[in-house]
Amino acid sequence: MNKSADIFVRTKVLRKYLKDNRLSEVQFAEMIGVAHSTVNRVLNGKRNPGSKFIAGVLKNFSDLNFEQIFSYNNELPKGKKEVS
Amino acid sequence: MNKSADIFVRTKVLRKYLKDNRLSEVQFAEMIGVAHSTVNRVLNGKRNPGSKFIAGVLKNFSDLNFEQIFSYNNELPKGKKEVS
DNA sequence: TTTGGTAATTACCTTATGGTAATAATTTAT
DNA sequence: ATAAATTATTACCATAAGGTAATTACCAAA
Repeated sequence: MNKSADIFVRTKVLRKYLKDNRLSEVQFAEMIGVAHSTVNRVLNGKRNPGSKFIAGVLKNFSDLNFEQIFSYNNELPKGKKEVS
Repeated sequence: MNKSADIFVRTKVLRKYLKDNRLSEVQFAEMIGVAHSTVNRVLNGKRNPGSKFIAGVLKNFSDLNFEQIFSYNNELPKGKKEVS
């Protein structure tokens, strides 16, 4: 089936952001409201960000918008037709 | 622990959008690349949208932005400090 | 160099999201 | 009214995200 619809993190961008703002993974994790293990795994590509991660980032970092930090495959799912 | 960090769907908004565009749950599901059961459960508040759902919407409905369809609690997680 | 502290990584488990497929409800033709 | 589509709902299961807590790596001070 359609295997291409997940959200990814632009790890390089996020890593740079953390560095520039002198934030450790632990600090960042606390700020966005997830465990530091979650942040670590996402940064290392072992997990994709879930809705909790995404919400935490958008909620607490108003200087970051979705497209800056996140990405997704741009393939269309099977039956997609343009709307309206 | 911090139980407040998930993403919700503005079901009324989404329902109206589907109605206005004459899209059934099945059609919408196909367009965003998830099962129709997923759409149904999200619309009925029985599930929150996961990253797949969110990605599907943002990807395929460029006329919708994140804040229009989704929301999240605006409480700050425990150790949150404003950055820079 | 060892002690203490911070940061990063990972094994193990829990839980929530997503798919399948069957069922129910609703609508449209005939 | 009833058969045939279409649409919506849900039980059941698979899997991926998230938490806990232990372990490892790193680094500074004495």
